[in-house]
Amino acid sequence: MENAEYARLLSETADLMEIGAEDGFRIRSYRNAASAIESYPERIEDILADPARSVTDIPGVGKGIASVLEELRLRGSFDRRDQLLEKYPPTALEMLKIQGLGPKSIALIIEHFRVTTIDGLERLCREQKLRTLPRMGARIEEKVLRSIASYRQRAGRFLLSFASEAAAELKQYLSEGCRVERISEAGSLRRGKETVGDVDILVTVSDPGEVLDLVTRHSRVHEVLAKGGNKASVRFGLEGLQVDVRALPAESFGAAMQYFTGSKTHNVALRQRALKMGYTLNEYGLFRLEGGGRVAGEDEEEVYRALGLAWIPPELRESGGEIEAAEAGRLPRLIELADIRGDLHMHTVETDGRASLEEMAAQAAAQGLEYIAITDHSKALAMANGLDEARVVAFARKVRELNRRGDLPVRVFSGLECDIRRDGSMDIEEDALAELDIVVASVHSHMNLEPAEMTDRLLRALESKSVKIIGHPTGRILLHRDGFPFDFERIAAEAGRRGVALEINASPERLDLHGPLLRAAKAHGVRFTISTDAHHPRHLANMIYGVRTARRGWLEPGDVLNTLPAGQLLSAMRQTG
DNA sequence: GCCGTTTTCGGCCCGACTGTTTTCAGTCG
Ligand SMILES: Nc1nc2c(ncn2[C@H]2C[C@H](O)[C@@H](COP(=O)(O)OP(=O)(O)OP(=O)(O)O)O2)c(=O)[nH]1
Ligand SMILES: [Mg+2]
Ligand SMILES: [Mg+2]
Ligand SMILES: [Zn+2]
Repeated sequence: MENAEYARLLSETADLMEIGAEDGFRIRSYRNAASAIESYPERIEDILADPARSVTDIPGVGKGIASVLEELRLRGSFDRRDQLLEKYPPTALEMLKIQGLGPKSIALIIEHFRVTTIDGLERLCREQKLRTLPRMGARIEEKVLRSIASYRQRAGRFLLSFASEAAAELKQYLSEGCRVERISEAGSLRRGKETVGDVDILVTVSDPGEVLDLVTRHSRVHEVLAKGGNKASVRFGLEGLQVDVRALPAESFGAAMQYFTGSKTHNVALRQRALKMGYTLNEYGLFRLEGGGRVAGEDEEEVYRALGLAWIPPELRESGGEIEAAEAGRLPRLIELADIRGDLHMHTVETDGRASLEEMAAQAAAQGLEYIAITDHSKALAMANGLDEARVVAFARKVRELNRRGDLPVRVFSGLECDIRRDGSMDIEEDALAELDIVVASVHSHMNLEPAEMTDRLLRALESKSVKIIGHPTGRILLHRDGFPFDFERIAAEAGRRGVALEINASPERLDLHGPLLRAAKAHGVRFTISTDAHHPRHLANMIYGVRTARRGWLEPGDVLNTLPAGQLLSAMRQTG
């Protein structure tokens, strides 16, 4: 069982516990443990199997959850979950996804009507039976029917890139349509999370009504979920993206940004800290508990400072030790887009790219890059017309010639994205690889191996002398498939030892490696590259998403090889000789 | 169920919107 599965079972059990009206703090503990496990870089299964290790070393996992995990490993479920499932069938969990319907209502519905499915719920509303329950009326029946309709449209999470574009469009619309003082994206979008559940936008205005009216009147807003004097929630665009707009007075901008950026657990931790220091923190400001005097609020940095903390970059606000680091003055100096000097993974018309080497080079120069590596596919990707040995050698020669002539606008490194075969060997002979400046080795096939087999495969790939970088190391495709399971710590340790870089693939549907794995790998001394894997010149602009992801992994410029000048790059990589 | 410059027991963030209520519970951010 993979960590995502352990996390799902804990989190679903928390949902069932909530329907069962169990203690809210215990439920929170289950949720916290679930999210800790979901982002934990090591396989829970491996830790459980090792008598020298304990899962209680994971923050948020104590004795209770540890025994739950052990039971899960042995039989795939645990007592408390089984008991809850006797009372509430698994379909009850689906009912929770209907917006506006929470655990209390669902418990009532199940108790009174024995209805446990969305279809059954829909019938109750149509037959006007919901209103017979306490505190339920006709309006709620209508609202639930609307929620069921949008649930069936399947708006789940969205790629960061998609949401960023929607947010930019909305910010412009609001700025042009009324007098906003300040406007900023917030929530998971500001934290640079790879996928976001909605778009959160904060505005400071003197007249909130004006901006909230404007949002709900946007031509692409087709449903208003809620609207009051301070905030509005709408569904936007064909995809049904939810947009939350929060309006506040200018003197609260900093506290509001802090609140609305989250994450939720970061907020809770910060607010607890405030209480211990004799303050209370909300989106309006930081106030003294005694007397209620305001201590901070206009500026976000000021809020953190008043709590004895350095300002914490949004990407770090995930309850991963950032508050302790801010207190100790040990926050990293995070990498920025301006630190990036080159892009080391891209394709051309030689394989499945859409532009020539020259066109890619021209666009790279236009973006201010000093160098690129062209890394087309190898022959295993026959559909993409991958390069064989002869073409690899010819390509290396061509690039040497192009650079010698010096009429390219950036330095071009000869490269290859070489397939890692099922047994871990390279798809191209070592002699040919040695002709190239940079070899990115990637898995594109046989991704359903057993974890141990996949680990051995990657270990063998690391042995190949010409391999400088492992491309998109986990193989995940956001919103479609999880990465393939393997012993990441072991691979990271070996990559660190051999000086093989691990890639942060900046393609918006990959963002692989990502935050938690980056931190774990950095602890093993691994260095990284951030590359776009561009198949078209416009994809080179995706670099920013890779940088945001690197920041979520606490990376500094020195951790990332393509912050180096062209002349220092190759010597900083694994030495073949 | 977790956790600890105040604690190994006793706390655990705080506010907006909705619908139904005659003073607030439920849900969501
Ligand atoms: N203090 C506090 N703040 C919260 C709570 N729930 C949400 N927030 C804040 C922090 C969140 O980042 C912010 C936006 O809420 P969202 O539900 O949109 O979450 P977020 O954007 O973090 O993740 P998402 O990708 O949208 O699922 O509001 C809460 O229970 N307490
Ligand atoms: Mg959000
Ligand atoms: Mg939101
Ligand atoms: Zn690839």
